[in-house]
Amino acid sequence: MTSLRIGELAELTQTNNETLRFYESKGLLSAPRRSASGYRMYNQASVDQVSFILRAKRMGFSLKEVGELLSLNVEKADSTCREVKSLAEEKLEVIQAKIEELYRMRSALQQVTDACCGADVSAASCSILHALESDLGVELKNEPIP
Amino acid sequence: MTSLRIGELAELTQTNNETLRFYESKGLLSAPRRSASGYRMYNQASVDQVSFILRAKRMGFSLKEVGELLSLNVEKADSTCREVKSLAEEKLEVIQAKIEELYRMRSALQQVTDACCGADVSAASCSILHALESDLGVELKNEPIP
DNA sequence: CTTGACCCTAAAGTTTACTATAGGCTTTAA
DNA sequence: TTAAAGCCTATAGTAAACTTTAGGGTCAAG
Repeated sequence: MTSLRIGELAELTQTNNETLRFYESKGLLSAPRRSASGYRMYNQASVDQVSFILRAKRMGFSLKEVGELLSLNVEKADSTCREVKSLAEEKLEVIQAKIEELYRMRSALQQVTDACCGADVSAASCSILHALESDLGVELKNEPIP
Repeated sequence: MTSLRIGELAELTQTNNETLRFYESKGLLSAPRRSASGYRMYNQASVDQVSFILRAKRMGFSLKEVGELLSLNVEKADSTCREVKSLAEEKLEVIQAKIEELYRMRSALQQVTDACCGADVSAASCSILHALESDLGVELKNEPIP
């Protein structure tokens, strides 16, 4: 049972038929073989490819960027290892930068929730809000601007 | 010189006038005071607020989510510490999940670029491409979070 | 006092990433 | 054999997040 119809692939990957056809139309998902009656017949590689697309998307890569990641594959005949590696490393740097920025956000937010009483009282003097003022650089005072 | 016109704020924050007015219209950026002639006059707090919006956006938060983060601020008079803390913790979980998924992507990509020769030869048999073709998806799924 | 760089609003247009609709074949189970 | 469920293409519609356009005021320099 190496063959999946579109609905089965959609369920496996938690998307839907329309999105899969859309990805195919955008060149992100390679066109699978067709059954005699024209049905798309997918395989394990398709599952992996869709998983990759969805994961990259959750990471904040646009479909265009996902396409670039995938193009490492498609254009291999015309590319050198050096070019491929350099593109991969470029994406690695983007990922690294995202991680670091998320770290900064996390530790600021964490510090702040740790300090919050969390009680069922007015937040007017909540430590989270005080901390956001200073640590996160968010304007918090509801004063009219001078 | 605590006052900035829209163009100056745009340059400082690396956006543009239209985007700033758009954020204001969406309630993300508080409406600043106006000059006698109707010009928007911003201050340092505006700079911080725009920076926060852009940072959160780079992290993959939608403008709606950014609005929720900012609402920790605006509605403090109406909220309890419990509510504020719970919203902050919810956002922390989202951030944590993003970090973990980025980790998985990074180590898969890293592993693969490490194995690539990077030489100036055809990529037809490049280890990166082989990895993408066959088992990158599986590796990513099964990898423990560092 | 006019010219050019800025600013204003309102509204329409664009891009990205889907999502839905219409109309029509295919497969499977009763 | 027929009815539901699933698939097909093509095209239109939607939501988010801007971006552009149109038509007009403002202000400092020359």
